[in-house]
This record gives sequence, C-alpha cells and structure tokens, in this order.
Amino acid sequence: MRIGELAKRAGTTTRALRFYESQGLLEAQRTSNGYREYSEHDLRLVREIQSLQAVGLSLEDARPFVACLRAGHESGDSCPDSREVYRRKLAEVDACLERLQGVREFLEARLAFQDPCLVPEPKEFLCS
Amino acid sequence: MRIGELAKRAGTTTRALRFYESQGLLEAQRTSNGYREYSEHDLRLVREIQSLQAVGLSLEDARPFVACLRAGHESGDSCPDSREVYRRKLAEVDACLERLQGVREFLEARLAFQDPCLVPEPKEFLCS
DNA sequence: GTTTGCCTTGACGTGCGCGTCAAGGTTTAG
DNA sequence: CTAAACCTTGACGCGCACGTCAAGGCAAAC
Repeated sequence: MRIGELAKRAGTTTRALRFYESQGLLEAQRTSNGYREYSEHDLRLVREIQSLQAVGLSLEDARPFVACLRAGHESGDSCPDSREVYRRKLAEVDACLERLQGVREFLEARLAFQDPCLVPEPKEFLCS
Repeated sequence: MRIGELAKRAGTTTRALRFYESQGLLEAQRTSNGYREYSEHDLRLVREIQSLQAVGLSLEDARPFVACLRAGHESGDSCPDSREVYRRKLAEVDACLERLQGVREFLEARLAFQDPCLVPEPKEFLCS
C-alpha cells in the first residue's frame, strides 16, 4: 500500500509517517516512480509507535520497540531495551503522580481558604 | 533596585524578568540612563509568578493574579478571575491524575506479563 | 487534453519560556 | 585611563512532533 492508505488505516497523516521515516523508525520500499510502498508489517510498526505515544513515550523511546519487532519478535516489548524503557517511564510516571498530588492539595487548599501562607516547593514540574 | 539584583533576590535571571515585562506581567520605572528600577512590590509580583509556575500554571494563567495584586489586594488569588484559574487547573490536574493512573497500570501490566493484547486508549496525553 | 487526486522533496511555522549570543552604552574600582 | 561589571535592545536557538505551504511529478478518469 502507499503512504496515503497507510496513513488512513493507521489513523494518522502522511506527514507523520514521513517524519517517522526521517527519524529512522520506519522504512519503505520504493516503486519505480519513487512512491513509498508499505506492507502490513509496516502498519504493525506504526500502530506500535502510536500505542507507545499514547502512554507518553517519545519517538526516541520507541526505537527499542521498533528494533525488537524488526528483529522478529512477536511483541515489541519483549526485548530488554524495551522493558528498560518501560521501567524508566514507570518511575517517571510515579514521580509525576506524586507531584501532581501535591499540586492538587495546594490548589484545593487555596480554593477552600484563601491562605497566602501556603507556598509550593520550587521543584521542577516536568510531567510528561 | 535594578534588574540584576531583582533577579538575584528572586532566584531567577534578568532574561526571565525582561520576558515577563514583554508579556505585560511586570512593569518597571526607568532611571535617567534607561536602566530599569524595581520596588519591593515588584519582587512580590515575581515571587507570585514563580509560585504559580511551580504548580504548572502558564504565564498566561498568571495574568489575573498579577492584576489582582496590582489592584491592591493583599493576595493574588483573592479575585474571581484568579480563583477561576485555580478551578480550571484543578480540573486539569484531576484529569491528568486519572490518565496517569491508567498509564501506570498499563506499564505495570506490561512489565509483569508481556501480554501484547493490552492496548491503551488513544486519548490525548496532555499532562502539564 | 485536462482535470483530479495521488505522490515527491524541501523549507519554514507552531507553542512556551526562556537561553544565548551580539553589539553597544554606563558606572564604579583600581 | 582602563578594565570590570553592570545595563540596553534585538535577533536567533531550543525541544518535540509534527502542520503547512510551495513547486512540481505521476496516473487514471473524463
């Protein structure tokens, strides 16, 4: 299938697919006229990337999963590198949950009583 | 005090302060040589902005708080517009907490059993 | 033949909160 | 007098995952 059909079937855009290719996440055969030609396996790759993005992983984080699928594994997360990404992300999420809980309490307190003495900790707020 | 001292006392940079000014969040008197001159009240404003940023609010969100302080209120969050920002942010944080909980469970499940059948919901992942 | 709908590469734009030069003026210390 | 340490404006850079033209080629329908 060509790039337009792949985009439609994956529910994304041709621009995104070309971007994945530019990042080395997706490869394509070329027909004689230069058009990209994709297989069902490529669709599988794109879906993998999308589900990873859905849990907040970056395209960089998706590399090991793609490599794992390319290496012939049935699941992208059955390789050590992929599982390491999961572990790292889980730690990030836990840290984020903790901070957001603090933020939540701060906001509720401010809304309940307008007490100007409550000051939040100046920690970084990188929740992804 | 001049911009360097204000930056030092607020624990930020001169670049940030000039940026706040460009966004209309901070104003400064000018001395005869064109230098910015700040008061203790300006320091208070900067600290307010910083504490709002610490809970994930944008500079845009900080506007009502600054306006509230400028209007003479002792606390930046004692005005209706400010409290509305708090309420909106609280809702955002709650939504974020919910999604992150789902992400957490997904990651744990994937790490425990490598079951490729679990697929996350394609919802947006805008946790700020 | 020409319109339509695909496809190609390339380059710049987006949001947000600044960082990082660049090129210069001012004030103080030595 | 000179150097150091301030200050000024202006302009571009960053990260990230693309969106949005621009300018053109290819293939099939009318």
